[in-house]
Amino acid sequence: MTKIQSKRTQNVEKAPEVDLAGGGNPSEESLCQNCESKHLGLFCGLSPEGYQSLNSMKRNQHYKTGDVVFRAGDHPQGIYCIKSGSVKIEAIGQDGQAHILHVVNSGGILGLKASLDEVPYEANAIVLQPAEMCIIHRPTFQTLLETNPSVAIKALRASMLELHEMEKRFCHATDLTAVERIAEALLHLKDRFESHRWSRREFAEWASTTTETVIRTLSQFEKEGLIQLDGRKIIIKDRKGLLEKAKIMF
Amino acid sequence: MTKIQSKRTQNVEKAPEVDLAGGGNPSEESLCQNCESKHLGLFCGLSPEGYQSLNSMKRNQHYKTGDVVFRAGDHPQGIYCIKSGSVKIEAIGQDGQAHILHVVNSGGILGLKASLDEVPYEANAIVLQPAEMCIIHRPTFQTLLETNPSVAIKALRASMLELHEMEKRFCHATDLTAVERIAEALLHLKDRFESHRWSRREFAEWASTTTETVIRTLSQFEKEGLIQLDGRKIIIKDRKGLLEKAKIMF
DNA sequence: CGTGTTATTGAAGTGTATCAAATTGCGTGG
DNA sequence: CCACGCAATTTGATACACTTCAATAACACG
Repeated sequence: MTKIQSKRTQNVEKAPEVDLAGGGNPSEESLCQNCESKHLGLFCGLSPEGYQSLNSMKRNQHYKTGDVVFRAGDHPQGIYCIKSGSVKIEAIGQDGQAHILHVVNSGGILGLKASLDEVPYEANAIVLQPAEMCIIHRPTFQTLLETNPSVAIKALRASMLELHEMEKRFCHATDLTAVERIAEALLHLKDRFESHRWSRREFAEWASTTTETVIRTLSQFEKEGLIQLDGRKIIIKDRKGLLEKAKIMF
Repeated sequence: MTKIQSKRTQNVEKAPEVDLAGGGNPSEESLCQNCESKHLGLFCGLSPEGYQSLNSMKRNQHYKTGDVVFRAGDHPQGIYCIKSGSVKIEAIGQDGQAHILHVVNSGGILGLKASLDEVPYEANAIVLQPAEMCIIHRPTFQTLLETNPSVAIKALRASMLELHEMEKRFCHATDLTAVERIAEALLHLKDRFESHRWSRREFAEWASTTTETVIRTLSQFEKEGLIQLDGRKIIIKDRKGLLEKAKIMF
């Protein structure tokens, strides 16, 4: 049973708006050294030459909610450096079941593994919040890595952090009940990515459960006074109570 | 309910045999440039100075099956570079449930995240097969990373590979049935780490299920002619059949 | 305003965990 | 070397959390 993509969310093939192509004379605000999320990412503290090669080889693009940055199977263009907005990385199992693996925002990087190994992307990247991001092509990034140990080290630390997060979620997938995972999802996703209106389905795809179970659990949480449901909106009323539900020790 | 460590397996506090302490004049075969697993690890193609500092600052140690290299919560000494043998990394949930996160052997590295971030180890490292490994202290490794981009890049690639493995297992934990995960575990663990006699419990800890389910599934597999059970030993008879069971596409 | 998508509720089925108790296998000490 | 004892394995019975399927209601967007 293959997943049928809805018409509504399918604003795929329309190429996102391109700011400027490589080689030109970039406008002041699109320079990497002036990037608003520079301090968050891999490229803070780069040498002037580093920034120069970065600027000359990147492409600045705008995406809106629902846009597909890349799909599993696509050949990697390079890495995507997120200036603003947020993007979800989702894997689709052979039964069509989707899993949200990560949510990345300002300062984050997409497509690192695929670019390093020159293998196709292994998951889909979908825009949650309108985003501006730069594409840095593989060879440029390769050079940058080889000449700036700090970039490689920052990438390493980021990737080890993601690994650890994944290990935790892997354990939770069997140690915790669905109710506990949903409480955790609620806190985690609404905390870190507040601007996005998460759907029941997305909560399910994050918490490794079904939409129905999320719905039933949410209404149970409401009865217990932990949250308040206003149509599709979810308001957290009792953060501490949810933390206990999620079995997250303080 | 805390996990009770058995007496039999508890050869913990006995400090493993130390080959030589730092600063001395290492014997020829303990030099990193002569290490039998050098080509597998992070340190191939290091400069002569790199090897020199590596040699002067490392400690060579022998471990036997069941030895605890480190425990979750321990303060990191540095990274462990595995010359021979194999080690499992296991996380223990608050309910005492153990999960085997990784199995690492020759050329692999342990304790990278803890050393980089100077935070306590987050999991236990237990020796499966008699191992020889070198401890490289944090400052030495830090310097090595900062001066040898190739080391950082190799570490990055290794960590991205582990991340991807973890993502797959995370998805499988909910997409696949216990039977499918056990078939996968059987193939994966017996293929890659054949020298170790895996227990039913270890299969369970890898496949995110219980010992009882592993046992029942194994005897089912035997009835189907996929494996043969000889006491505690498991012999794979029909690899292809197991692959199909594991839903691993070829 | 209609159409497709999300959310909601209900009923039914089942894969696996859990608990308990017996048996086998194996390392260690006497 | 053998017997003892602990741990690993095995088998059975029971329970239930969660998925699955189905059908309706509410919403949002063009």
